[in-house]
Amino acid sequence: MDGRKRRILELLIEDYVNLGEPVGSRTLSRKYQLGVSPATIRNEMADLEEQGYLEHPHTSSGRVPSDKGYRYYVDQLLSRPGLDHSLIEWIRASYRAKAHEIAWLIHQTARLVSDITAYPTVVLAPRGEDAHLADLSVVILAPTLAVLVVQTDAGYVESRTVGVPPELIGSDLAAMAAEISRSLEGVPLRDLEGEMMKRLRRDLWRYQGFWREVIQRLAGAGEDEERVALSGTRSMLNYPEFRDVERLKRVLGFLETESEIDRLLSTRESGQVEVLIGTEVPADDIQDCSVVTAAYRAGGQVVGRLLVLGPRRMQYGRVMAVLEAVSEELSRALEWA
Amino acid sequence: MDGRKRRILELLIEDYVNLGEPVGSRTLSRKYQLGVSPATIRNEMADLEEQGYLEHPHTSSGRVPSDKGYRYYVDQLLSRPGLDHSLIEWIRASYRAKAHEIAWLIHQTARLVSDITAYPTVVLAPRGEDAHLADLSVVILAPTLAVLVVQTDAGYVESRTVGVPPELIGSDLAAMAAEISRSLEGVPLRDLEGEMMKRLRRDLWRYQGFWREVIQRLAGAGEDEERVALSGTRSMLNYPEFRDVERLKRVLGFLETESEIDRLLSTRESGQVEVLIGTEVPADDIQDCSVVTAAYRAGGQVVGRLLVLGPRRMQYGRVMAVLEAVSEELSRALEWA
DNA sequence: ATTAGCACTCGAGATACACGACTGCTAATG
DNA sequence: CATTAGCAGTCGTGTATCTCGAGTGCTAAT
Repeated sequence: MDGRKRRILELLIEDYVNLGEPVGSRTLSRKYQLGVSPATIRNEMADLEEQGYLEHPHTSSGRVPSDKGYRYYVDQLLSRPGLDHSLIEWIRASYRAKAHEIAWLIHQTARLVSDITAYPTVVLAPRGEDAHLADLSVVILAPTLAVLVVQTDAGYVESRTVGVPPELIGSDLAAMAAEISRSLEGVPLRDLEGEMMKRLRRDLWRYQGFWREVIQRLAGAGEDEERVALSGTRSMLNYPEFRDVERLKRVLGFLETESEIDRLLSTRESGQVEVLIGTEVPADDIQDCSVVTAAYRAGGQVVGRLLVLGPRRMQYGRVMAVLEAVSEELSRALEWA
Repeated sequence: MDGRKRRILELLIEDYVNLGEPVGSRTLSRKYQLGVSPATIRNEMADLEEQGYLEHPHTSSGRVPSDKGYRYYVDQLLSRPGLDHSLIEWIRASYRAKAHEIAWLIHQTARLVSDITAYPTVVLAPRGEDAHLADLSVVILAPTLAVLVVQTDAGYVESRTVGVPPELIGSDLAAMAAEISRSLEGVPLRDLEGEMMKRLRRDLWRYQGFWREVIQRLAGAGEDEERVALSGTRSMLNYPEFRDVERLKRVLGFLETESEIDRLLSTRESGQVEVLIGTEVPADDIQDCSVVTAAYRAGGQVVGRLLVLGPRRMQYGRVMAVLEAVSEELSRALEWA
């Protein structure tokens, strides 16, 4: 693979990514100053095809990059573009002073990334149960209504409103919460329910029904909690590869299925930005797409990932740069624990 | 409009709603026991067309209901089907013990309705600023981190995490919040910022910068708050009328544009379930669709609306019944203030 | 008032054809 | 020996034409 071949592959991929139509030798020589004739380019392209970097939709059309071609491009040729300064500022600003609950943070992140990249984006939230209890407080709003606030060491806060059952009205919920908070600090949310029964002082036992329910809900055990946020599906309609309604349905079905997303993302080990191209994607429904994923952290640990999906012909460099910046900011937003 | 015409119109609409293809006289007489020949039906259909209830896509095809035809059907012929008991139970269960924040309630409602009806659904949240402050509390989680909880008379609770600025660390935020809460009770959130400056005791003034920001965020003035929740857009792909990608884009664009939704919904005065068919819809982008909307209440007042969008050929009866049930449950869920 | 019969209309799908983009190959060139 | 010009060959796309069939509207008979 000499310099000229690399140059041709690079130009061809970039042209195809931008315009979406198979690229011929003539186009290439006309548009870019390569200093050689179309015939030479044809020869090079034939070589590149033989080596598996290019494909031929049919005899009389231009070439299209193969998965292998894209892979080579991403690994060897890609110049990671620096992001616009105003863009970075936008990303930062989106996280500034927005220490919402985790669910909103996830949501906003999905929206931010899909807005910037114009590709559909999924963000997978941390497993709440992996975090450890840091603090539990109660705010009593009315005799029958309270808000419970839990903080974890994973750097986020959840709150839930709860109705106060008749037998507890007027009792000192705040003190009980403080008591529970003290004695269960550091326990993983997952084990909270079990530990509570063991460690709790006797005099709280008669309220165990209430507290148990509270804790179940705080731990997000309620199956109503969504662990994935999806945004930007509409942008798919802009790409000719999704003109086919059946394909659209398949891909959308994948993106909306939490278990599929979970399976795909939770097997990625690396904390780096990763790219999966076409058949490299371990999910049948989207083998004709590419995905770029990145991890985000809380307390030094990888706690969740985000994913951008696009046609194989996607703007790898830009998406990678955006994901890198966003995952960093998101991690930082989760850091102030 | 005699009985037989009504019967024919009814059957034709129902057949068309179910199958989506123009209905001919032969089909009608074959499928349903009308006791007359296709020729008779043809004559009746010609009359119905002349009166504007039916349309003819082209000479040699069956008939299709016109907007006027659907309107007559909805107003005069529709038998509102009772909902399945299990379905009602599902709806109730969705709201039971889920006194989340308003944003989640909206979200869940959109999801619930789109799941049940298989049409895309939008829910418009109450204007936070119209509500009056009922209570403001603080939970201090760490020296630099607090959660503020606000309750309004409109029956819901919002909480926000805030970083505590250095100069306030260690001060009695809870007492200040209680003070603010006492003196500003009953003030509309919209005016909170202004009123705060007037009514606050002098010794809180030096922290006004902080509290002002807090109040701005609680009032939802932060433009990051989404007032609409959209769910179920994927179901559009199942209807042949949305096979056309351009049309899909147009409709989706409408549904995702908050200002459009706001304009459409906020002009509906009635608290009843309302149906708008085709050109009756006051929005150019979706004149070839129908919408069904309903209001929901909090504290006796209409505070928001929900909207189901579908092809003109939609299951009006069922959607109306679902919206009625859901809006009632949602109102009830907002009632525990 | 209803119905049978029939000529007519018009869209959908199939077939055929011309056009053009691009290739691969061969032979000429510096 | 790499490069290039020239040209025949391939194949998808767009256009025109045709057939088929569902469904109508009209007329005349019941």
